[in-house]
Amino acid sequence: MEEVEIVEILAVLDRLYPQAACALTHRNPFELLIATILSAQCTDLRVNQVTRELFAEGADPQAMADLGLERIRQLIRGCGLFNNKAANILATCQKLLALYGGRVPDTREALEALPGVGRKTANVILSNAFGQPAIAVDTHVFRVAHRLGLSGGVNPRRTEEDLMALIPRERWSHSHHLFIFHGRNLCQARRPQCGQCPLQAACKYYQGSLDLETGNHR
DNA sequence: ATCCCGAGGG
DNA sequence: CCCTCTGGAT
Repeated sequence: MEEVEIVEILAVLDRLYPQAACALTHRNPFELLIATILSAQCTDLRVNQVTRELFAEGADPQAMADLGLERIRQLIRGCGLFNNKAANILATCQKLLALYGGRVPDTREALEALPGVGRKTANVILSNAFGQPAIAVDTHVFRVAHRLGLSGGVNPRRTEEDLMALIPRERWSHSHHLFIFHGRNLCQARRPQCGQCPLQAACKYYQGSLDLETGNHR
């Protein structure tokens, strides 16, 4: 089996998930920040809906902070983990106002110091809103990259480095979304749909699941 | 049962 | 490293 080039893999995913190209459009840093905080344990469809409703009442950090904890909690109730997220969103808005004039900072240090913002969310903002060198690795990106043999699968931090070394920089923020969609639609954790996956020829996981005796898959 | 774009705390 | 936090969808 000859090695499949990363650009070829990305091209296949591009064709498979054209929606990923739209995932980056028309979002200011603040909206992207809040939507990303909301995204944990919650479908993107719901995140988009909840974000719309939240921003209808509080479109900037000041207006959102003015809503107060209870109102924010109500508005984002459709998302999972809303109790934590509501407190984090309020505290983050207050911190943006107190320290950064209501603007989203563009350094990793400042971003990760915001309540509810960890490395993954900071990477999304950095690469997606500010065009800075970062690849956000969540559970989907981690798993898909590991299965495709693009990363050793040691830890997310290592996967960031491996992917940045492999993928042309102009595609970093976009490939993040491609892996997300793939991880959700076909390359799921427990029941990957390998039979429908167009990346079989490139996939170490698929090839590893081949029983060499029989040629069948386990 | 398992999944959904994590983070913070012990 | 482990645990918890949410509830709806499939």
